[in-house]
Amino acid sequence: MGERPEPPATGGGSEKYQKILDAAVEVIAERGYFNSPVSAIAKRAGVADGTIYLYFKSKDDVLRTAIDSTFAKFYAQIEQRFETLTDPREQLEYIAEVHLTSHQVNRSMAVLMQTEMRQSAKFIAEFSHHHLVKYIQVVREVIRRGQQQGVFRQDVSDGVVAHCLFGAIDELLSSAVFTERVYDPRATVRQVMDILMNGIATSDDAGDGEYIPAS
Amino acid sequence: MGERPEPPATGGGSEKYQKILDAAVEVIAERGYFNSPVSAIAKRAGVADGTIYLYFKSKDDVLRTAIDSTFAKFYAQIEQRFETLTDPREQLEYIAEVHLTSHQVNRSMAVLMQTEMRQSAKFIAEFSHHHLVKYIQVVREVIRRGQQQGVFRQDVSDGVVAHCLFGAIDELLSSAVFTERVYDPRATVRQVMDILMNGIATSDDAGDGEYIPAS
Amino acid sequence: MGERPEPPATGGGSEKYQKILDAAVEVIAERGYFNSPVSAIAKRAGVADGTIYLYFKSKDDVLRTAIDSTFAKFYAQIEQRFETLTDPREQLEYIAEVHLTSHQVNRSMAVLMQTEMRQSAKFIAEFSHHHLVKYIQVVREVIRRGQQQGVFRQDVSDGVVAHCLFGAIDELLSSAVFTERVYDPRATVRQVMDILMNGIATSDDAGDGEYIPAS
Amino acid sequence: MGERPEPPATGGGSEKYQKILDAAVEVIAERGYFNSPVSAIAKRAGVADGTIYLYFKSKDDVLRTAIDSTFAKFYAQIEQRFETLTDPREQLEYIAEVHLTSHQVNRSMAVLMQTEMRQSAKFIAEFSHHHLVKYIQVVREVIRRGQQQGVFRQDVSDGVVAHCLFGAIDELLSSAVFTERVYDPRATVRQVMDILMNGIATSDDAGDGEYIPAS
DNA sequence: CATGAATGAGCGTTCATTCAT
DNA sequence: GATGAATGAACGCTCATTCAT
Repeated sequence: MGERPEPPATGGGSEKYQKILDAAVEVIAERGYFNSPVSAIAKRAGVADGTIYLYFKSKDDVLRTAIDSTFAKFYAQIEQRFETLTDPREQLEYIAEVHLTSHQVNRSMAVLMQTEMRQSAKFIAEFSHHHLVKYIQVVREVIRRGQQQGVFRQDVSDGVVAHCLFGAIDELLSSAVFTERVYDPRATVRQVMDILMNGIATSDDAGDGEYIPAS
Repeated sequence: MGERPEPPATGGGSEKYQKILDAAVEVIAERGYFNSPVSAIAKRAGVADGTIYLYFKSKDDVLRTAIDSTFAKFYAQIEQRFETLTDPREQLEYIAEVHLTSHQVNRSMAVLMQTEMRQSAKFIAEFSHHHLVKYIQVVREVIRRGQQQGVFRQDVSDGVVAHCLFGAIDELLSSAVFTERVYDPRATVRQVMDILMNGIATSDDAGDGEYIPAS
Repeated sequence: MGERPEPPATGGGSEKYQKILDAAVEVIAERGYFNSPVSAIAKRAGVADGTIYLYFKSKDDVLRTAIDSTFAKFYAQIEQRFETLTDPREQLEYIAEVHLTSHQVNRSMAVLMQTEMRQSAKFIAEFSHHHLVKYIQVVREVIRRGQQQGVFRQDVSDGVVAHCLFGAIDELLSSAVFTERVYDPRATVRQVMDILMNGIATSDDAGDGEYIPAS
Repeated sequence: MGERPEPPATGGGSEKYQKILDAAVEVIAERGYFNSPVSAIAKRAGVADGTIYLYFKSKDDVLRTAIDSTFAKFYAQIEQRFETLTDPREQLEYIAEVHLTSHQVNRSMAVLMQTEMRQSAKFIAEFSHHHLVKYIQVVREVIRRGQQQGVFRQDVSDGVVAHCLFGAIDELLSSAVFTERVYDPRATVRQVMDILMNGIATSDDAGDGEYIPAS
């Protein structure tokens, strides 16, 4: 008791395990974690309520596992691509694109990320936070490398930039997910990168006219 | 039936009404809406369970009211300041500052905004969404005015910029709220504005070297 | 504590006392005792919730008092009429008429008699029963007198006859109260009395053909 | 949502389903519907509170089901007997007997019929009324057939007669149920039928002396 | 006398979890 | 392994009653 039940692993990746995860993501995305009885998840997955407890420790565990595995895939994808894609600007763009495109792969999962992952301060502190921290760290490293290579300004904090990029993309994703509006993620990423790289100030008044925020 | 109970309003702005709201925000920020029994809110507020229903229609109503009034105050503050602050860049900066500083006024409320307001797709669709939409609209108008005045580039979408600014600030707020790290919000806003205005690309390679995202 | 609060009796029959009783009867008739909050009764009566407890010991006490007083009036009316109306058949008819006409005097009270007075076996045993018993006793006495006078058959139980008459009238009242159908109570009483007096069997086959229920 | 839960029906007529129904009837008969917490019914049935909701949609549903099934059995019994019992007088007698004897089969159910079925005008209008209407209809048809056959007088309303019979029997049942007195239902029915058929007026004064109710 | 804000016990119902089959 | 009937703690909410004003 207390241990994650070792997925029965019926020599084949255990299809039920995955069915339950998928069903949980779908149902929770639709109705919210606390309005999704385990029985509803079981029904969607086509298994008995009790079966879920053969594969997961608790209802909570299902949600955590779903989120964990999504992040794992995300980082694996990034990592692999970075083996051949080394330009910092292109790396940022790649991350942004994967992030923003994610809901086209699995809209339910995207919804879930925008909602249930933020369940409560406690949940975030104990669980979600480290996923986001890792995201930020990855971006920061890219930024820092860009700064070292001289392609990014060195007078801005890599942390602030990382948060800005993540926040911007995540907000656009959120907007896309909760709105009817369909738009082109590729083009959007390009715009975001343009803004991030070049800013929105007109360079007409360049030289002395640069905007300098009030102190 | 179905109406908000007329707060008993014992002449004086009803101290209990506010006590309950504050307690609810605190408790919900700590434990999440669904893990916060009405009894816990009542206890924190120093009233009996039933008393909450003299002032609010339901548990849900308490949360909604808290969020509504926070947004109302936010917009009122912006609106008032805009009467004398008309420069688009300064307006953006002001919004960012108020947004980012909000947790110093009421950290619990900031936590709640980062969590409960995004709880469940349904809740967002029915309730939270219009608050965020209004925020974006306000920012978009500022951007558009800046574009007309020629201080902002006209080849970027005002919507995308608005989402980027909101997302960036909100993410920084989120990070501040869920981290021990204390930092200077003023300085952070200045950095964000700098990035938004000028971008992070080094201008050394200006002329031809501008970053152009892959098509 | 435990004593019926002596109605304040502001030297005038205390209008509020009566207002509360009337309001209670109305509200309870509409929604049922257990679905009628004291607050609803108070509102209808135009008094504060707490005021009810100045005149009555409890919510229950209001209902009991209303029923008690209705029965008291009923018996007083009967008793008075009997001073001059002495023919047993006419006495029965008078009782039936008052009973059946009661809902035209106060429909709410009639509804309440048909519903709340039967609340539960416990309520009936402890409270309602003796009212009904008295009704039956009054009728039985009339029957017995009629038997002594030779106008009623002596080979039928006065108790059974009394219950039959009460039951028949009460059921007709119930039907009248819960149905749209409007009908003439006077004519109905006449029919019931005709049936009770003469039966419904045709006398054609009189002599030997009388219906004799199977043993 | 809103549907009666499919009783788990563990092959065998579902003993728990019946246990719950019986317990509910017992408890509600003793204390009244609104004074019978679901927990009390569950306890009496020997199941957990939640189990009741595996078999019934709500507390209300338990009561309705109990009443419905009692009426269904009643009508089925009548219908079957009428296949071979065709004499109108005997049919009336049969109905009366089944009705009056019902409490010997299940006293609690009889109590419940005398109390809860008449609880609150709203409940009656929406639910109970049609059961009683059907009863009256059945009796009316018998009366009408008797009138056609010439065994019942044709100058009395079949509706009034039906209500009288039902009311009389029901009141006798009520009296039997709420009184210690034990009596012979068979004999009582015979008396009621005698009264209904022949009336209680003495025929001595037949010819001119017939009671004619005042106009 | 009258008020009505406040109380808190008690209710109907849900649902995560267990376990006999 | 898989089932799903059963559990019972926990929750949101109501309302009879009290009492300070």
